[in-house]
Parts: sequence; structure tokens; C-alpha cells
Amino acid sequence: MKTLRVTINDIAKKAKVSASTVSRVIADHPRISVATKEKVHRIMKELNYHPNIIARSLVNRSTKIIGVIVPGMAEQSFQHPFFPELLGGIGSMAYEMGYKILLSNVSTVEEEKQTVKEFAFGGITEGVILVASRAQDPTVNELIKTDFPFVVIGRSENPYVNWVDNDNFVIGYQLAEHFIKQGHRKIAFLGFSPGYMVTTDRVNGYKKALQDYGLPLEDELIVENKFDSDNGYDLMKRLLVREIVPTGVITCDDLWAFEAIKAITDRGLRVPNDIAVAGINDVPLAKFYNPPITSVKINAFSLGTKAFEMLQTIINSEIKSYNRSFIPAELIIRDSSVKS
Amino acid sequence: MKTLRVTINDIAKKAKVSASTVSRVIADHPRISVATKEKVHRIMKELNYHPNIIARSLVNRSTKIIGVIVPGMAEQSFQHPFFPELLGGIGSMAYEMGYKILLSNVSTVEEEKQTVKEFAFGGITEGVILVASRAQDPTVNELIKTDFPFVVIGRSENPYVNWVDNDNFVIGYQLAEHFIKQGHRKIAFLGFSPGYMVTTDRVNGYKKALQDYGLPLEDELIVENKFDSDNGYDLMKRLLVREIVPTGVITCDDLWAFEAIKAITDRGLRVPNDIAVAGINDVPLAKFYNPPITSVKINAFSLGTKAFEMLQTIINSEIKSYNRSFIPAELIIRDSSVKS
DNA sequence: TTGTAGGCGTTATCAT
DNA sequence: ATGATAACGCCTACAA
Repeated sequence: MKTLRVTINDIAKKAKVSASTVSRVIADHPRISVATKEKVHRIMKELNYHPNIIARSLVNRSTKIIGVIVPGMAEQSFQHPFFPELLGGIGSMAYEMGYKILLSNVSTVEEEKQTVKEFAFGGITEGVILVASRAQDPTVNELIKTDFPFVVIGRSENPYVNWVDNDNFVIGYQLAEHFIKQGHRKIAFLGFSPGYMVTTDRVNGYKKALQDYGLPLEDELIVENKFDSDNGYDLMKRLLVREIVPTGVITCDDLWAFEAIKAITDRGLRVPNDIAVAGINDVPLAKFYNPPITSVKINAFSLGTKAFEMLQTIINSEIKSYNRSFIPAELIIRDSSVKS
Repeated sequence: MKTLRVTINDIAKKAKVSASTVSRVIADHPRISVATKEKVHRIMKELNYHPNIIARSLVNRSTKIIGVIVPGMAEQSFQHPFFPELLGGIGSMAYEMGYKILLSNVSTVEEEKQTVKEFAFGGITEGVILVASRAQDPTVNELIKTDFPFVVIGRSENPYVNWVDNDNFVIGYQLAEHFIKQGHRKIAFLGFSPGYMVTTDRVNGYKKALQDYGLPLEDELIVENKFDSDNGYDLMKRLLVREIVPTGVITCDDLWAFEAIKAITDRGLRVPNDIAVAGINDVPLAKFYNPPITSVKINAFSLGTKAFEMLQTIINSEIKSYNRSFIPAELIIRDSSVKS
């Protein structure tokens, strides 16, 4: 099904001009007669000509394509509404700037390395946006070595990476503060996962708030998420049978909040009157849950647009620099955390 | 930040061979001496050489890239966990076959046409997968004209398109049948939207089941989703104050089911004992909702892999053909539709 | 087994 | 205002 293409030469021949003239018409070059311009345009339409982007890229050394790498997108954790939103943000900004997106969702570390190399050295991509959830992302290290323009979505402690993220420390702090102000003294944090920067930052913010308000830190109230199979339901159930039962629970994601609430009600307790609950991400469903869930809007779309913007700056800049940017998040208080 | 690239000629020079020899080494050509092969390989590593994919594509007339077009991905309707799953399916298959994915999420019809043209004629893409939700998708018509390989995810009535989908008629039928067998006589269908094939098929399946079991079709029980701002909560609320109040409700999506349930309980009724509810798509949360939601697993991942598979067949085949394929869905019965 | 030459489709630099 | 010509980086007959 390889269709023969109509090239600039076909146009040139039929228009009885040279290929360069046609090229100039395409580029809308100023010094070209109106007559030939029109003629060429007509013939281009006639023959249904479209410039070959590949050939153009080769000579221009610019593909107008950026890569987006999402390690483990096929995994459960990415079956999340925030993800398309993020992609939408990247995409809309990219479109506006005339860029296209080469998407790569790999699962193994080996595949990742391979993809990064192709993207970085293959000349097909001018820069890369990497969605990195893990604290020590192997792909990040791979990219740093290459000296290739890239931006990470997700905070990194490596000084050599450009990144965009929410301020997850603040998110954790604000949620804890909200609970404290509601009078809670035993506040649990559900879903801490040491390997992931996001949850680490959030739990640290939570801890700081407790300290600032003079509350004790009880390790038992911080529930770790150790396995992929862990979920809010099971972890919450485990938490409910411990010695210290919290009156407030912060979960690392709305989905976990939903699950935790189910565990609580299954045990005959009520939300928020017996135990208050909050999530993070403000998924569309949060406000329609029963009860509606207190959450934090992270503005994934902006995360995406900002990441693209940053990448473009890096690509176009002559001087090297390391940039980071926080996208503001917004605490949205709903019934699940406010006693009625 | 345009970095100077190391080319095949640099390798050739340093290895004191010709460029073609280097090319042959890269291609693992059989007739090439082990000595030079090793030498070239060593130097390639030394200089960190990576073949330029653009140049290679130009001569090969094959980019190993397919396009994925998602009209309106930035919209609310795509903030859905099924979407990354679909993308994951396409991507994993693509990776396996050595293909990359050029993703395009456009919002306006004009942008769509533009993108399709670039993808189809620009030579950068060998085929396109289009996620089409609307019954009369303008992009589909655009693509048909071009005679360019493409596969649509979502059934189309146009005889000239290749598509992959669930059998939504069967999905609607099975859900209705399930309710009927539970003894329901007034079964509502929430979220019918005439412009969208999916919901049309589902509602038709639902109607057929009612007929087959000798139940009357009440137009009032089919609630149309007219505006983007419509949601399960409001529509359900409206349904509850009509003359005929259903005892069972089929919603077109789990998220709608969640919202509908909230409307029901907000009104002091219970699910499933007063009104039974079911959704479609089996989002991760469905089984953790309170009550757990009866739903239909649509296997979005398989939808994606199958679409890629079909596209590749089309690209490689000499003969023209029109193919369609159904991915089986699976009814999952949970508490929300079974009286306790 | 290796080298030479030509071409993939386009743009940019000189000319004219 | 337009045309030749030489790249861009790679591949592939055809020669040797």
C-alpha cells in the first residue's frame, strides 16, 4: 500500500518552473511574481501536493516533534483521569507552537533506555518531556548523560534536571492543617510510598503541620503503600484495627479516599462524623461521591502546558540553565472532612 | 542548543572505510569481514554514534510511525481512565512491532482537518488510528478521501472504514436482560446521546431486550444527554420526579452511575433496594464504591492492541479490504443491581 | 569484501 | 524574479 508521492519536482515540471521556485512559493517568499505564485498554487492543488515533512526536517535539522515518555503507562496507576488531562495540556500547547508529540509508553527499564536513546540521538525529537513518578528514575539519569533537552514532570532532587510539579509539601501541609483546624488530633496519612517523590513530599508536609501545631507524630498513623496490589480499602481496614484509630484520614489520591470510605462504612462507622477523609487530585467524581470528597485540585492541564513551555525555552536557548516550576494547587473542602 | 551530530561519514573517516561499509555494518549485512565489523562497531561506540532516523526514513520511505488522533482529548469526556488504557494497548503493540506513536489531540474541527492532512500526506506517518466517538465524525470523512491507511476505534456505519469496537448493542442488551431477570419492569436508560454511536447502540440493545421479554418501551425512561454540562446527578434527579419512577437504572458510564446513586440517596432512597443501578466500563473504583457497582468490562487495552494490529495489516497488505472487529465485553454483577 | 555514485524530497546559496 | 547546484544523512545498486 505504499503510495507514490507527488513531489516538488512534479509541480515544478508541470508549472514549467524550477523546484526552487516552487519551494519559494511554499515558503511564501517575498520576491516572487504573483503570476507564478498563483500558477504554482493551482497546480499544487490540482496534483494534491503536500510537502514531505521528513525531507524538510532533514535539511532544516528541525523536526518540530517532542517526545513524551511515560514509564509504565500501561500500569494501573496510570488509569487515572489526571493523565489524559496532563497529556491534553502538553498537546494543546504543542499544537499552538506547531509541535507534534511522539508518545512512548514503555514498561521495562530496558525499553526505557532504548527509547530515550532513540529519542535523544535519533534526531527525530527536539526535546523530551518525561513523566517521572519514582524518586530515582533511571530514565532521568540516562537523559542527563545525553545533554539532550528534557523536562521532567515531577520534582527531582537531582540538580541537573528541569522540572515542573505541584508543591506537594504544601499540599500535605494544607490538608493536615485543615484537619487540625477541624479539631482532629489523630490524623492518619494513607498511601505513603518511599520510592515516590510525590508521596514523600506530601507526607513531609503533613508532618510539618503536625509539628507546627504541637501534635505528636505517630508512626503508626502513617500507612505505607508497599505493593502495587495495595489499595485504599485494605490499608484502611488494617488501620481500623490498630490501637490508635484516627479521627481523620488523608489519602494520597481520591481513588484511595473512595476506597477508604468504603472500608470505614463497611465497618459501621460514618464519614465524616466518626472519621473524616480527604483525597488529592479532585477527580471529576469527587464532588459526586457520597459524601462529596474534600480534595486538592492539582491542575494537571497546567502542569502539561508549563512543561512544554519550559522545554521549548530550553530548546531555543543558547545558554544552559536549570529551571523548576511549581503549579499552584487548590484545596477544595467538601463534606467528607467537615462534621455536620 | 542545536548539537552537532556525528554521522556515518565521521565513523567512516575514522575507521578508514567508506560510508557504505559503515552502513552495511549497521544493517548487519552478511558479507562483511569480522575485522572491519568490529572496528566500526568500536568506533561507533567511541563517538557515540546513533543513526539519524529522519535520513533513514527519507530513503526507506518508511518512518515506522503511526498517528493517533483523539478529537477533543482535552475535553471532560476524555478525563476517563479508559483512555490511558486504550493508549497503553496501542502503545505496547506498537512498541513490539517497532513502531512509534505520534499523538494528536485537537479540539476544533479545523485543527482536525489540518492534522489529518499533515499525518496523511506529510509522509511522517504510515497510518492513523482515530478515536471517534461521534456518529458522523468529520475526520473520518476526511480520511476516507485520502485513501490513507487508517483504523477507527468506535463503530462506524460508513462501509469504507476499518474499525474496532465493543459490541455495544450486546452490552445494552445484556444489562437490560440482567435487570429484567432481577424482576425489574421499569428500567431506565440514562445517558443516551443520539450523536454518539456508542450510546445509540447501547440503547438499541436495551430496547431489544425489553421487546424480547415482552416489556413496554416507555420513551420517558430513556433520558437523553443533551449538553456537555449534563451529568448523572442532575439527570437522575430529573428522572426521580417524573410520573414513572424506575426501579432499575442503566447508565452509560460508571461515573454516571456514581452520580446517579448520589442523586438517589440524596433523595432518601436506597440502592439497590429501592432502585438498582448499573454502569459501563468497569473503572477501578467501581468495585470499591458503596455499594459496589455492577458494570461491564470493555477491555480498552485489547481495543488498542487490536486497532494497531488491524492498522498494520492494512499498511502491509497489497489488496484493499474493509475490516471490523468486536472486542468482547464482560458483564460484572455487583451489589448495586442485586437486592439484598 | 569493499568502494563509488546516485538518489530520497526539500531548502539555501549563489548566480543570473 | 527565477534557476542551478550543493547540501541534509543515509541506503543501495553496480563496480571492482
